[in-house]
Amino acid sequence: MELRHLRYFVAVAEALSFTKAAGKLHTAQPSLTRQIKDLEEELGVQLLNRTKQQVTLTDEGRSFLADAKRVLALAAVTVESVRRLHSGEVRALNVGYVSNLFYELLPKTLASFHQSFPTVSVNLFDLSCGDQFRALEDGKLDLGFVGLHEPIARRGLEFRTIASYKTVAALPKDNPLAGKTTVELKALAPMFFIGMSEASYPCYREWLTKTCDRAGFTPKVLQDVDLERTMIHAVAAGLGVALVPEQVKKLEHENVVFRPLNPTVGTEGSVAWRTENPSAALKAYVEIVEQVGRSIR
Amino acid sequence: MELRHLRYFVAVAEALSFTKAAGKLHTAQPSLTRQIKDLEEELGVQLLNRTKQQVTLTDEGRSFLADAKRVLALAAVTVESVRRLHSGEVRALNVGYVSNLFYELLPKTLASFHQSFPTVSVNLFDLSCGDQFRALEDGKLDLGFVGLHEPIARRGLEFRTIASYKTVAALPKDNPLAGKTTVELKALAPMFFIGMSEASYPCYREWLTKTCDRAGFTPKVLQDVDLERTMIHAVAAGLGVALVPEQVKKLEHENVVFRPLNPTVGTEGSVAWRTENPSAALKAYVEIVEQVGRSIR
DNA sequence: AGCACGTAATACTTTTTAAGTATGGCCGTC
DNA sequence: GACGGCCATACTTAAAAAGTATTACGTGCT
Repeated sequence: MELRHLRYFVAVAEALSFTKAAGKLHTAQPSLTRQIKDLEEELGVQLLNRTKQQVTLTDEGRSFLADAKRVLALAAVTVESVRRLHSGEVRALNVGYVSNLFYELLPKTLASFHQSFPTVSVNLFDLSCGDQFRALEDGKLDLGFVGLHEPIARRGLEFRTIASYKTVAALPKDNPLAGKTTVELKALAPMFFIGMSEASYPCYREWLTKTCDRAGFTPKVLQDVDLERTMIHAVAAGLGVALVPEQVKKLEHENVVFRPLNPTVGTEGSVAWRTENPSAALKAYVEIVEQVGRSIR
Repeated sequence: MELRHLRYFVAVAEALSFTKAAGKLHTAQPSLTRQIKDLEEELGVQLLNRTKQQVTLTDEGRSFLADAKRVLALAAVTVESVRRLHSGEVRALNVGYVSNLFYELLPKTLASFHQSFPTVSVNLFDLSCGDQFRALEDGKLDLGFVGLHEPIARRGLEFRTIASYKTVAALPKDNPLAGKTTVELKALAPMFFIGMSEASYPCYREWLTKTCDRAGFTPKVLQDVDLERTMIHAVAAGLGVALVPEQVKKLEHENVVFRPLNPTVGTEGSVAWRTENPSAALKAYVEIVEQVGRSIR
């Protein structure tokens, strides 16, 4: 299957006529007949009902039409985007962040950056840690604000720790430990944990294991989830407990309580960027972030 | 540009070698050289740095690689999906709903449906009204729970009203009207409104205009937004006021208060499906929904 | 009923394009 | 300095898409 097949099919499906579509595509009608027959054969699915008089979409064709348009649109965006990137067009700074983290650091540094570089526009993307790493490696992101539980080496990426957060325990309201003001880490040993999936938060599991290890037990992880919010919901449902940076408290939930840990455990907030990224704006922004980070600490 | 170009480029970019990629693709190396040169020429962008010794990605190439993979993946999903649809594989019932609406109706009807059709699995999709209409027309959705402010005729879709909600005013906490228990619709005349975009909630603007018209004024709409949540945020920021179904109250916000209107204004909750949809499960589900809807009213 | 017209399919030819083959030049290594 | 690996080029072959002419089938009009 080639994009040509999709282009042809979309034209025919929208015109509901081979002849009209051929006119629009500036090609001959038999070519369309042939290409679309090829497409249907390759898919093993009939997309069009042809009577001698008119063409209609099958159910499959209707669904395929929507999908084909999406593929073509994505392909067009892809081409457009690489051309824009090449032409060096105003080259905005693309910054990713983990929502529910970096509440103060992000607006502060952005304001400061905007003062120094009023012409460089900043695009913000709300992404998970893992998505940010991938986007950085792909060059889709210039800088990522990631919540790192463990310093990890990632090929071609540079890191700078800019903040340190206390880790707190998220407990179901009816958990016996919810009554205390502080939770002994050891006391969590018999409970089930909710973890973060490796795809969305690399090394979370590793960090969790290591942290509990220091308290003298191995955590029993019941389930890995992709979002902090899902985590809180899982805790609320009584599935288990979770260790999260204190910022996550803002995701209030009536059935979840947050309690400081004893001993205290830290979580590092970092920025990451691709080592080879030549952008001057990036370099300047990183400096601002380091500076503001120091002033907060 | 054809998918072939993308396949070839991805292979070369991942192997960082024309020869190795040619091996993997079971084709000759000069073909790759030629096709990728064609691709670069069409894009007007150099994707690869070739020295005699090694191939590396340019910045543009790195970005294009990620995008190309996405296009290929989407194309693969598209093919897979139309094949599955054709093979009639267990044909689940795809149901869309507007989050923050239909809190009770959805679980009740699903439970009842599951009892009657234990073998038919139901896929739920959280979509805006507008997205649901499009998905229904594309055959991606069998049934949509849409919040209709105005009965609209939509080509090929059938509707059934199943619930009626009171409309309330969302006001910034510091708005003078926030102190009253009920808000006169007329009293909103001098204020700015936050509206819903036509793309996400068709006919919202029309309904708003008509509603205010009946109260004797024309609403000044400051901004259209895509999500209820954005709407609440805009209200919280003091940008204006909004008229929303009472269900939206659940999206609590510390700077927003909800007040009943005088005179009361209704909002209809409806289900919609494609008239020609032959699914027996759909037909049964619609009946259940109508029945449960009646019992609630 | 019969004829003109429009539509899609088929048969066949031409053109375009991709694949394949052979080879040359460059660079690093031994 | 000879060898091997790698990419580019030139050229040939094969495939496939486009184009042309025609047929077959309906519909609508007279």
